[in-house]
Amino acid sequence: MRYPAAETAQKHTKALESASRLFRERGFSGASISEIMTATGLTHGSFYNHFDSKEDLLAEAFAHASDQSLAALEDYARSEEGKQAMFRDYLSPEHRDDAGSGCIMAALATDFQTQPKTRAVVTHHVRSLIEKFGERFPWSSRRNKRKQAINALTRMVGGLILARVVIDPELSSEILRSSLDDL
Amino acid sequence: MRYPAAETAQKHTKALESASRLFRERGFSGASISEIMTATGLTHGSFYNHFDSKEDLLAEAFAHASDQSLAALEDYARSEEGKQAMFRDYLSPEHRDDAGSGCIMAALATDFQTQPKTRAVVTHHVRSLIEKFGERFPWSSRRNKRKQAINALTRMVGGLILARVVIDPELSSEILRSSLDDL
DNA sequence: TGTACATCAGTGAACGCGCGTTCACTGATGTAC
DNA sequence: TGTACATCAGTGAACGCGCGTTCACTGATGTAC
Repeated sequence: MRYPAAETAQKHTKALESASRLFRERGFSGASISEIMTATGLTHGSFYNHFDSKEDLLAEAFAHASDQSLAALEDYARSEEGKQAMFRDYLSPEHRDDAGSGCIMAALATDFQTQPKTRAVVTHHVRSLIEKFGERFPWSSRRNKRKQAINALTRMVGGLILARVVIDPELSSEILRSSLDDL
Repeated sequence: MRYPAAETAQKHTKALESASRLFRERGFSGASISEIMTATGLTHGSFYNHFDSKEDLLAEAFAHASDQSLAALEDYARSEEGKQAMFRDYLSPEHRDDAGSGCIMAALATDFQTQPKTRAVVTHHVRSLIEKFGERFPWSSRRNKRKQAINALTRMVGGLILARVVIDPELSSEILRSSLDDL
């Protein structure tokens, strides 16, 4: 049966949030459409009323998570302290252990390689992150701030990914601490 | 029919090489057992004469690639020049565009998350890499060489992964150059 | 050294399952008049 | 404002496909004597 337009929009958003959480937790192929729709409170049959394909869902869920993470950057003060706080949160054991609500880049990086539609959205997100980093936070040299922003980003992502892949808790913590120390 | 033991061992190694190449190119779930065995010159039916499961193959293929990449480190001179050459090769456009024969960590990082057996092998590899980096190459401070080795590793992996995920060639090159500049 | 037989890698058909996707149907919503 | 009807989100069964895995069979290899 037909539903009020406002309810439908809410369900759509909820589907995006279930999807981006489950994709981050289990990877793109590890989370099925059925699981995602069940987590949304619906059955799998209504999926195609909201999205054209699973790949389209990935692109849209990424864009949604991207908006949220750029908005979250606003919570950090425009100062050296704010920048350090962001690094500490990103390279924290809590973030490492909670991929489902964490950075979608670090969680799905290698899944994007074969998804052209999503890579375009990811590219836009990376570009926005670099610009926002460069503008928002103080860097040691004005001329090099873009380069420093890029390098901070690659080190955060690389550090988190390596800390997650390593199964030994001590080595994992060492990687987090080490990455953080040098930022 | 039965085959000479030496031939069987060769086929086993060839299967590991097909697997690690195809996994790196298309991801763990993107490369099927049939494809891998066909690339090895066999049919899918003989797979289980060599491996217990697809997950076991991943762990064994990773270990094989790990040995190769640690051996490849020996080709770089024990000097600042050798270290820089390694960084340049790793963060080169050629490496970015040829995942199939490149770093298996960067290509499969997020696929490992849900594979406990493989994560153990990956952990051992990361530990070896850190140790080898620290010992083999000169670092600015003797006390901090382990930390510097870890940070070099995370930046290489993070830089390569981000350069690969971004679809715009200019931004991708900028990420590679930027990562390299600061190492 | 020769013979008899157990071993086992490889083949290709088959199995069972879960996945992404489609579809006929339902019935409240939204719209045209 | 009331009525008639088109719209469309949701349901659950069904489809088709490819996947990982199993299996009966083959026949040269390796081994026991």
